[in-house]
Amino acid sequence: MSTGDTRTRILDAAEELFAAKGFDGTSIRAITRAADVNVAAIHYHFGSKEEVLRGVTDRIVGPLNERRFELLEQSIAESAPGPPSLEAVLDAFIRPDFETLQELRPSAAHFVGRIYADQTPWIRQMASDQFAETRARFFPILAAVLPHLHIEEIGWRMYQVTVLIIHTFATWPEDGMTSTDVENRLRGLITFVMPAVEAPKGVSATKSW
Amino acid sequence: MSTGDTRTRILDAAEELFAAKGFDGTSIRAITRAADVNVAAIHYHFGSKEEVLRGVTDRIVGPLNERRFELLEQSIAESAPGPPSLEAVLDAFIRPDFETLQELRPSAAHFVGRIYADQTPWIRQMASDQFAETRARFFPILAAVLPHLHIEEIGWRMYQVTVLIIHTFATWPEDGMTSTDVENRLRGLITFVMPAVEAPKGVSATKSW
DNA sequence: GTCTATAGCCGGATAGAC
DNA sequence: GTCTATCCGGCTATAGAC
Repeated sequence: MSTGDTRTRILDAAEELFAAKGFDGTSIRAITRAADVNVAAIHYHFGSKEEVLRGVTDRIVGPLNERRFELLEQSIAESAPGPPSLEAVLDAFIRPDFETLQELRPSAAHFVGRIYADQTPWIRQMASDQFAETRARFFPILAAVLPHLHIEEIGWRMYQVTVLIIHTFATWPEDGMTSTDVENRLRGLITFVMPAVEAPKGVSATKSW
Repeated sequence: MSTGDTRTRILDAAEELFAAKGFDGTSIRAITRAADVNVAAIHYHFGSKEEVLRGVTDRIVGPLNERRFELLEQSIAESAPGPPSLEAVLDAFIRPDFETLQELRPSAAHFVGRIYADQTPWIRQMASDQFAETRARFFPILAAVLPHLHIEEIGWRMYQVTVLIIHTFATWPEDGMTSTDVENRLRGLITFVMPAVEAPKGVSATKSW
């Protein structure tokens, strides 16, 4: 690994190592070896190991959220004046993850799968913050599409959906996937998840995010 | 922490630390401090950090699997001569986790949630091995209950279910739960998951476990 | 911005006395 | 079975030259 400027080389190497071994399993020195830089370079550009992780996630999540909102607006516009179907909303929710992560490196997918499943408080906090806008945009529309459910129940169910999305990336194939493979996984997940999300109200769930 | 024999004290301390900080985030020395033993004691009783993890999981998974098979046999017997309902099978599949982990320490629940979500190959292997018998016992019955689905599809869907179960434990409250809370969580999860598992055949899924 | 050198600590593992 | 002492390597972080 020795393409691009130092900062980018560090991010590339860190993404791959965090994806493969997690945050605790990755040492700064392992990153320096993979990126072919020295220890001081990392502290110069990022300040600490935590900030390297933030750097990697920011680089991935930004474009991903943009795409998500784009697809949501699109599905709202296409169904106007009525509300979009649940399937269209779920598609707008899930598809950007699959598409964006396919276009990026496979390590980006693994990274998302591993880091967003991490239960370390400050990492959870970072993930939750990055997700705030997605919640704010999707939940009102979901409430309209699922009038038989309380908003808390919708929140809990969508949280389960994200758990499955994230786990999908944790087990993403090393060598990436073809477009049709990705489409099949996406369709498979939506088929599975849609009847669960729209199931009749049952016992009340618990706080989620 | 200083009750019980040395071996048990080590397991108790390790369970709590692995639950809170994961395998990589926990050092042998942290375990020795929490268990009030010395480094050599851990190497004498277990040989290595990996073996300590195995010790902790074995202590939890054994009783859990027994209880699972017990409930499955029971639901088969109760519905005889016909096959049990999907709900009964799912209940037998999921309930033992909730019940057993409630009876044990809260740290046991967190431990399961954290370690079984770990993607490190040898840990995945250990988890998969421990799960083999459950697969072997439940899948034939599920195939009878869900005749419209291929066995691979059933396997994939049940894998998604286990992902949600494990994640439930990863976010288990620190201070345990009352029996009714546990029952509500259990019912909530089954309500959510049942329509997904029995959904009509869609696009074919991918290899799971 | 990039490097070398080093401080200062903590890690897993083992030897050998009791 | 339990303990102390110790090996040896890796770690994060920083100082200071260029």
